Amino acid sequence: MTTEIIFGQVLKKFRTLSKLSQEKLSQECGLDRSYISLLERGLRQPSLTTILILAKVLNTTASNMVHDVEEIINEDNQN
Amino acid sequence: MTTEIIFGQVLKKFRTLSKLSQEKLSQECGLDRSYISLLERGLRQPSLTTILILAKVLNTTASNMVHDVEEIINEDNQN
DNA sequence: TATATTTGCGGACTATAGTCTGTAGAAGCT
DNA sequence: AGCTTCTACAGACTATAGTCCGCAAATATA
Repeated sequence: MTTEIIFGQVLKKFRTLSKLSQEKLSQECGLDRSYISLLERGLRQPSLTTILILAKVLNTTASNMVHDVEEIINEDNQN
Repeated sequence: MTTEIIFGQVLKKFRTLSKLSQEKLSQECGLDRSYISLLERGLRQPSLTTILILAKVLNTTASNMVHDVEEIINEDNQN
């Protein structure tokens, strides 16, 4: 499990929780829709500012999203 | 205050707290020394995996570092 | 079943993350 | 003062973040 894949999972979780489509999300955060798709599929990893922007639109914090990522990494390291 | 500048401050804080030189830090996390310098001076922003790598060497978590960044952003938005 | 919405995915592109190498100057130590 | 360690900074480079089109297929909704 790469961090790209894990972040993709976390992003998708928060987005569906916010009941936003990839397109709506991309519009509200000023990022490209195809890039949101790449992120969710684990084909790109975000920069810090991208995480901050996404978190704001998704009604959470960047540190919270990163914390979720780290939890999955730690779970993964058990096995 | 850009997020680059703010992250630079946070990185330098954790590095000096760990009593590591930029060179030692760069060696231990497999990043280039000149890049650490760029980060601390706010001339680059890190990707997610770079934050995770730095955090591990600096005996903290990525979410903790990002949390510090967000605190400074919020303080800054008061003014 | 039709159709509207959503997402995957392609290629080609620009901006920037991150490397590599070297030099000059700052700061600490004797 | 001299020596050592550390950091700023420059230039040139490679890898990848992020954009901008478009189209086909999946999924939801009427």
